[in-house]
Amino acid sequence: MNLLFKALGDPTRRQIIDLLRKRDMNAGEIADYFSISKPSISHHLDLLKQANVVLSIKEGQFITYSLNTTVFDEMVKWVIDISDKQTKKAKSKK
Amino acid sequence: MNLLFKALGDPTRRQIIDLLRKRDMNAGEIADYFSISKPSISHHLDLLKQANVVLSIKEGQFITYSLNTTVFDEMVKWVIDISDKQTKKAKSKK
DNA sequence: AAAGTATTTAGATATTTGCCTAAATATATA
DNA sequence: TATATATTTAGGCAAATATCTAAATACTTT
Repeated sequence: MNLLFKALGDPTRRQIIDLLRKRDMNAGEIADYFSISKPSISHHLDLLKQANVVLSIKEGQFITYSLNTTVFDEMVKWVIDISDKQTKKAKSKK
Repeated sequence: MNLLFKALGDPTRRQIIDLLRKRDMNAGEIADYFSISKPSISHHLDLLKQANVVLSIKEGQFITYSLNTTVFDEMVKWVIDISDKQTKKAKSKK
Protein backbone atom coordinates (compact mmCIF):
# COMPACT_ATOMS: atom_id res chain seq x y z
CA MET A 1 0.00 0.00 0.00
CA ASN A 2 2.80 2.37 0.84
CA LEU A 3 4.72 1.53 -2.31
CA LEU A 4 1.56 2.05 -4.32
CA PHE A 5 0.81 5.50 -2.93
CA LYS A 6 4.46 6.50 -3.24
CA ALA A 7 4.48 5.31 -6.83
CA LEU A 8 1.39 7.39 -7.59
CA GLY A 9 2.76 10.44 -5.82
CA ASP A 10 4.90 11.52 -8.74
CA PRO A 11 3.59 13.27 -11.87
CA THR A 12 6.00 11.52 -14.24
CA ARG A 13 4.91 8.12 -13.00
CA ARG A 14 1.24 9.01 -13.33
CA GLN A 15 1.95 10.13 -16.89
CA ILE A 16 3.58 6.78 -17.60
CA ILE A 17 0.46 5.06 -16.29
CA ASP A 18 -1.57 7.30 -18.55
CA LEU A 19 0.47 6.23 -21.55
CA LEU A 20 0.18 2.54 -20.76
CA ARG A 21 -3.57 2.93 -20.48
CA LYS A 22 -3.70 3.24 -24.24
CA ARG A 23 -1.28 0.51 -25.19
CA ASP A 24 1.66 -1.53 -23.95
CA MET A 25 5.01 0.08 -24.67
CA ASN A 26 8.67 -0.71 -24.34
CA ALA A 27 10.97 1.38 -22.16
CA GLY A 28 12.38 3.36 -25.07
CA GLU A 29 8.98 4.32 -26.43
CA ILE A 30 7.94 5.47 -22.97
CA ALA A 31 11.14 7.48 -22.54
CA ASP A 32 10.50 9.27 -25.84
CA TYR A 33 7.48 10.95 -24.30
CA PHE A 34 9.62 12.64 -21.68
CA SER A 35 12.49 15.07 -21.63
CA ILE A 36 14.29 13.29 -18.81
CA SER A 37 17.00 10.71 -19.33
CA LYS A 38 16.37 7.05 -20.04
CA PRO A 39 17.98 5.87 -16.82
CA SER A 40 15.60 8.10 -14.90
CA ILE A 41 12.62 6.66 -16.74
CA SER A 42 14.01 3.21 -16.08
CA HIS A 43 14.06 4.03 -12.40
CA HIS A 44 10.47 5.26 -12.47
CA LEU A 45 9.46 2.06 -14.22
CA ASP A 46 11.22 0.08 -11.54
CA LEU A 47 9.27 1.84 -8.81
CA LEU A 48 6.01 1.24 -10.67
CA LYS A 49 6.98 -2.39 -11.00
CA GLN A 50 7.79 -2.68 -7.30
CA ALA A 51 4.38 -1.22 -6.55
CA ASN A 52 2.86 -3.78 -8.90
CA VAL A 53 1.31 -1.09 -11.04
CA VAL A 54 3.09 -2.29 -14.15
CA LEU A 55 4.27 -5.64 -15.41
CA SER A 56 7.25 -6.11 -17.66
CA ILE A 57 8.05 -8.81 -20.12
CA LYS A 58 11.22 -9.17 -22.07
CA GLU A 59 10.67 -9.45 -25.81
CA GLY A 60 14.03 -10.00 -27.39
CA GLN A 61 16.02 -6.84 -27.17
CA PHE A 62 13.06 -4.88 -25.80
CA ILE A 63 11.23 -4.88 -22.52
CA THR A 64 7.54 -4.29 -22.87
CA TYR A 65 5.63 -2.68 -20.04
CA SER A 66 1.93 -3.05 -19.39
CA LEU A 67 -0.49 -1.82 -16.74
CA ASN A 68 -1.69 -4.08 -13.96
CA THR A 69 -4.89 -2.46 -12.77
CA THR A 70 -5.70 -5.14 -10.22
CA VAL A 71 -3.53 -3.40 -7.61
CA PHE A 72 -5.99 -0.55 -7.59
CA ASP A 73 -8.67 -2.83 -6.19
CA GLU A 74 -7.01 -2.86 -2.80
CA MET A 75 -6.69 0.91 -2.91
CA VAL A 76 -10.34 1.42 -3.73
CA LYS A 77 -11.26 -0.96 -0.90
CA TRP A 78 -9.15 1.12 1.47
CA VAL A 79 -10.92 4.29 0.39
CA ILE A 80 -14.37 2.77 0.56
CA ASP A 81 -13.59 1.46 4.02
CA ILE A 82 -12.69 4.93 5.22
CA SER A 83 -15.68 6.55 3.57
CA ASP A 84 -17.95 3.86 4.94
CA LYS A 85 -16.97 4.42 8.54
CA GLN A 86 -17.38 8.11 7.94
CA THR A 87 -20.90 7.59 6.62
CA LYS A 88 -21.78 5.59 9.73
CA LYS A 89 -20.37 8.30 11.93
CA ALA A 90 -22.40 10.94 10.09
CA LYS A 91 -25.57 8.87 10.42
CA SER A 92 -25.11 8.34 14.13
CA LYS A 93 -24.89 12.09 14.61
CA LYS A 94 -28.50 12.56 13.49
CA MET B 1 -3.94 15.00 -6.96
CA ASN B 2 -0.21 15.02 -6.34
CA LEU B 3 -0.61 16.43 -2.85
CA LEU B 4 -3.23 13.78 -2.12
CA PHE B 5 -1.07 10.84 -3.20
CA LYS B 6 1.94 12.30 -1.42
CA ALA B 7 -0.11 12.72 1.72
CA LEU B 8 -1.26 9.10 1.54
CA GLY B 9 2.25 7.84 0.82
CA ASP B 10 3.30 7.94 4.45
CA PRO B 11 2.36 5.34 7.09
CA THR B 12 2.03 7.84 9.92
CA ARG B 13 -0.39 9.95 7.92
CA ARG B 14 -2.47 6.93 6.97
CA GLN B 15 -2.60 5.99 10.64
CA ILE B 16 -3.84 9.48 11.45
CA ILE B 17 -6.56 9.04 8.85
CA ASP B 18 -7.41 5.73 10.44
CA LEU B 19 -7.79 7.36 13.83
CA LEU B 20 -9.99 10.15 12.50
CA ARG B 21 -12.23 7.55 10.87
CA LYS B 22 -13.52 6.68 14.31
CA ARG B 23 -13.93 10.15 15.74
CA ASP B 24 -12.71 13.70 15.45
CA MET B 25 -9.70 14.45 17.58
CA ASN B 26 -7.55 17.38 18.57
CA ALA B 27 -3.87 17.53 17.74
CA GLY B 28 -2.74 16.46 21.19
CA GLU B 29 -4.98 13.41 21.26
CA ILE B 30 -3.66 12.39 17.86
CA ALA B 31 -0.06 12.90 18.93
CA ASP B 32 -0.62 10.64 21.95
CA TYR B 33 -1.04 7.69 19.61
CA PHE B 34 2.48 8.11 18.23
CA SER B 35 5.98 8.05 19.58
CA ILE B 36 7.13 10.96 17.46
CA SER B 37 7.16 14.55 18.64
CA LYS B 38 4.16 16.87 18.60
CA PRO B 39 5.73 19.26 16.11
CA SER B 40 6.22 16.35 13.71
CA ILE B 41 2.59 15.32 14.08
CA SER B 42 1.62 18.93 13.58
CA HIS B 43 3.55 18.90 10.32
CA HIS B 44 1.85 15.70 9.16
CA LEU B 45 -1.51 17.25 9.97
CA ASP B 46 -0.55 20.27 7.94
CA LEU B 47 0.24 18.11 4.91
CA LEU B 48 -3.04 16.27 5.29
CA LYS B 49 -4.80 19.62 5.49
CA GLN B 50 -3.04 20.88 2.38
CA ALA B 51 -4.16 17.74 0.58
CA ASN B 52 -7.69 18.42 1.80
CA VAL B 53 -7.86 15.07 3.54
CA VAL B 54 -8.56 16.65 6.90
CA LEU B 55 -10.33 19.77 8.07
CA SER B 56 -9.42 21.65 11.20
CA ILE B 57 -11.51 23.85 13.38
CA LYS B 58 -10.34 25.80 16.35
CA GLU B 59 -12.28 25.10 19.49
CA GLY B 60 -10.95 27.40 22.13
CA GLN B 61 -7.54 26.24 23.14
CA PHE B 62 -7.78 23.11 21.01
CA ILE B 63 -7.78 22.46 17.31
CA THR B 64 -10.04 19.63 16.30
CA TYR B 65 -9.27 17.64 13.20
CA SER B 66 -11.79 15.72 11.15
CA LEU B 67 -11.71 13.69 7.96
CA ASN B 68 -12.88 15.08 4.66
CA THR B 69 -13.64 12.04 2.59
CA THR B 70 -14.96 13.97 -0.41
CA VAL B 71 -11.41 14.43 -1.61
CA PHE B 72 -11.23 10.69 -2.31
CA ASP B 73 -13.97 10.97 -4.93
CA GLU B 74 -11.57 12.48 -7.43
CA MET B 75 -9.06 9.75 -6.70
CA VAL B 76 -11.57 6.97 -7.23
CA LYS B 77 -12.63 8.62 -10.50
CA TRP B 78 -9.00 8.63 -11.59
CA VAL B 79 -8.65 4.94 -10.80
CA ILE B 80 -11.91 4.00 -12.47
CA ASP B 81 -10.89 5.97 -15.53
CA ILE B 82 -7.67 3.99 -15.82
CA SER B 83 -9.34 0.66 -15.19
CA ASP B 84 -12.07 1.55 -17.66
CA LYS B 85 -9.71 2.23 -20.52
CA GLN B 86 -7.94 -0.97 -19.63
CA THR B 87 -11.21 -2.88 -19.86
CA LYS B 88 -11.88 -1.39 -23.28
CA LYS B 89 -8.40 -2.33 -24.41
CA ALA B 90 -8.95 -5.90 -23.21
CA LYS B 91 -12.30 -6.09 -24.97
CA SER B 92 -10.89 -4.85 -28.25
CA LYS B 93 -8.31 -7.61 -28.12
CA LYS B 94 -10.99 -10.28 -28.36
C1' DA C 1 -1.82 39.88 34.68
C1' DA C 2 0.86 35.75 35.57
C1' DA C 3 1.17 30.92 34.87
C1' DG C 4 -0.25 26.82 32.60
C1' DT C 5 -1.85 24.18 28.49
C1' DA C 6 -2.30 23.36 23.33
C1' DT C 7 -0.42 23.94 19.15
C1' DT C 8 2.47 25.82 15.67
C1' DT C 9 6.67 27.99 13.74
C1' DA C 10 11.67 28.15 13.17
C1' DG C 11 15.89 26.25 12.40
C1' DA C 12 18.99 22.25 12.23
C1' DT C 13 20.10 17.51 10.70
C1' DA C 14 19.62 12.94 8.52
C1' DT C 15 17.36 10.35 5.06
C1' DT C 16 15.00 9.81 0.81
C1' DT C 17 14.00 11.02 -3.80
C1' DG C 18 14.73 12.46 -8.58
C1' DC C 19 17.84 13.53 -11.70
C1' DC C 20 22.23 13.20 -14.26
C1' DT C 21 26.40 10.89 -16.82
C1' DA C 22 29.19 6.89 -17.48
C1' DA C 23 29.59 2.09 -17.53
C1' DA C 24 27.68 -2.60 -17.70
C1' DT C 25 24.62 -6.14 -19.61
C1' DA C 26 21.90 -8.39 -23.02
C1' DT C 27 20.24 -9.07 -27.49
C1' DA C 28 20.31 -8.40 -32.61
C1' DT C 29 22.61 -7.83 -36.88
C1' DA C 30 26.32 -7.17 -40.32
C1' DT D 1 32.74 -12.10 -34.01
C1' DA D 2 32.52 -7.20 -34.03
C1' DT D 3 29.26 -3.50 -33.82
C1' DA D 4 24.94 -1.37 -32.94
C1' DT D 5 20.73 -0.99 -30.12
C1' DA D 6 17.84 -1.34 -25.77
C1' DT D 7 17.85 -1.15 -21.13
C1' DT D 8 19.64 -1.23 -16.55
C1' DT D 9 23.11 -0.51 -12.86
C1' DA D 10 26.36 2.45 -10.40
C1' DG D 11 27.76 6.51 -8.35
C1' DG D 12 27.11 11.24 -7.35
C1' DC D 13 24.60 15.63 -6.47
C1' DA D 14 20.74 18.77 -5.27
C1' DA D 15 16.20 19.25 -3.61
C1' DA D 16 12.53 17.49 -0.81
C1' DT D 17 11.01 15.15 3.34
C1' DA D 18 10.78 13.58 8.20
C1' DT D 19 12.39 14.26 12.35
C1' DC D 20 14.14 16.77 16.42
C1' DT D 21 14.57 20.70 20.11
C1' DA D 22 13.71 25.39 21.30
C1' DA D 23 10.93 29.31 20.89
C1' DA D 24 6.64 31.71 19.67
C1' DT D 25 1.60 32.22 19.70
C1' DA D 26 -2.96 31.69 21.45
C1' DC D 27 -6.15 30.57 24.79
C1' DT D 28 -7.60 29.47 29.76
C1' DT D 29 -7.50 29.72 34.48
C1' DT D 30 -6.09 31.43 38.87
